[in-house]
Formats: sequence, C-alpha cells, structure tokens
Amino acid sequence: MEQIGYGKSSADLDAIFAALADPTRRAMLTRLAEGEASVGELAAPFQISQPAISKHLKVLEKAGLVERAIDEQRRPARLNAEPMAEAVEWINYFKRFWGDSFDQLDELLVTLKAQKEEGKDE
Amino acid sequence: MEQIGYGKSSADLDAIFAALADPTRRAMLTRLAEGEASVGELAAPFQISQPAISKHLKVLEKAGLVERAIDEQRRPARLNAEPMAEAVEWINYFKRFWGDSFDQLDELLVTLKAQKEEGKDE
DNA sequence: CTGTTCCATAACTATATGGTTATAGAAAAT
DNA sequence: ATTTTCTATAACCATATAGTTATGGAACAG
Repeated sequence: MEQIGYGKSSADLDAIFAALADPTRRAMLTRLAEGEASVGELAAPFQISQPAISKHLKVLEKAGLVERAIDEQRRPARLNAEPMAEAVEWINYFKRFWGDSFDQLDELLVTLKAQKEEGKDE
Repeated sequence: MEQIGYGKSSADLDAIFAALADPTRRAMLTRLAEGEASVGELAAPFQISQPAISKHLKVLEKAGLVERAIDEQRRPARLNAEPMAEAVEWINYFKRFWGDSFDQLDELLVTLKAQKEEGKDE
C-alpha cells in the first residue's frame, strides 16, 4: 500500500528513525554521500563482517535510504536521502521549542519553497 | 563525561534517533508539545499499560528529550526538544541530496544563525 | 488510621537486533 | 574448466526492546 500525498506513514518513520539510530549505518550513509559504493567498499572501513554490512544495507533499503544497482558481480548501493526529509519534517514541528528567532527565518524558507513548488504540477 | 562544544556524541545520536523510532514515543512527544503531562495523562490515549509508559518515558529521558519534575504524587514530564536539533543537524548534511535550490536558502540560515551565536558566550 | 491515587520497579515473556561463521551462487579472471 | 571475487543467505548466539502482571511506596483524601 503506497501512501499518496499525505506524507509517509508512521511505520515509515519508524523504519527511517530506526535506520538512523545505528552508528555503523550512519557512517555508511555518510560514505554513500560521496557516491555509490559496493558492499566490499562499504565494509572496508569497519571491523565487522561482510554479512553484517549486508544486513545493515537491508535495513537502509527498507527505510528507503539506499537503492541497489547491479554492476556485474557487484551490487552497488547509492544514497536516497529523500526519506530523511520526512524525518526532518516530523521533527520540524518541534522546532519552536528550541528555535530562538530562528523560527521566523524558517517560516520564510517554507514560504519561499512553497511558492517555488507552485510552478510544478503536483 | 559531558561533551563540550563538539556537538553530541554518536552515542547521543543513537539514543535520540532510537527514541524517535517508536510511534508511541513520538505520540508522547507530540502530546508534551502541548505542555507538561503526568504519567497518567500520557498513558490515557494509549491502550498499553502504565508501566509501559513509564518505560517509554525512561527512554525519552535518556535521550534527553524529556525532563521530569516532582509535583506531589505526580512526576510530570516536560518536553526538551533541543536534542532533536542535534538530530536535524546530522541529517542536514544530506539536505543537498534532496534539496533543490533550497540549499542556498538553508546556507543563508546557517550563516545567520552562526552570526547570531557569536553574541553568546559559549 | 484507612483507603486511594500516582507512579516506579521487579520479574517475566516474546520478538527484534546486531553480530558471528559457514556456505553457496553468479560473474569474472586465469 | 578452474579458481577467485563479490555478495547473499542460513543458522546460530547474545543482548535489547516492548510489552505484560504483580507489587509496593509515597503522598493526598477521608
């Protein structure tokens, strides 16, 4: 069941936040920000086994944070950061509780973004 | 061991993201955004037991997202959203991967915030 | 004093998570 | 044809997590 237009489901947020809750996975995402990487390349910086990395990749995939490709024997992973936007969106509701006057600037941002989006058909 | 000036440790991010990964806890935080609430008040909307709520509160406390007070028999919880800022900060590194030209505005924000913080002693 | 309300803690259960080693398949290299 | 490289999966283990019920303490209400 795909959500349509109402943002990610609570279950999606569960998966996204849970995926981000592990330091190895966060490091993997940081690595992927530099570009595609094979499983081996992702495993290299860590002392844990290759199967452990494959498991982490599966967690990241289920959260939608990573997509896989096929390149001969390799199954390179590439970053898909969009689900992070959903996480930030959820958190942003609370921004007023730590935001000083930062709030106002943020509202400006949202407004500008909204105006920009009016151009698209969505 | 308190971190000083270098942002939260990875362990802190673990705790923060993990705390946010549970829908009951997210709902509790949303409730607390409306103001302090006793354990009973927090438990009311859910079908789970009071001890389960107490456990969730402990998870939120360890993540620093909630602080407790003492009010006669009650142990009201109040929101402390600041750790969420650390989470967003971490995620923001990835913003360029989903942000359109939103980036530039965001950089402006960061700059302005930084300038503002120069005024404080920190 | 007695009872009630509010909450924490202990003890337990079931499931999830993060790791391991062993193994096997597919594609490339020789 | 054989070997090597890359990765996934299975089976297993230890610990963590999310829930339960039972219980008890502390503070108010009578």
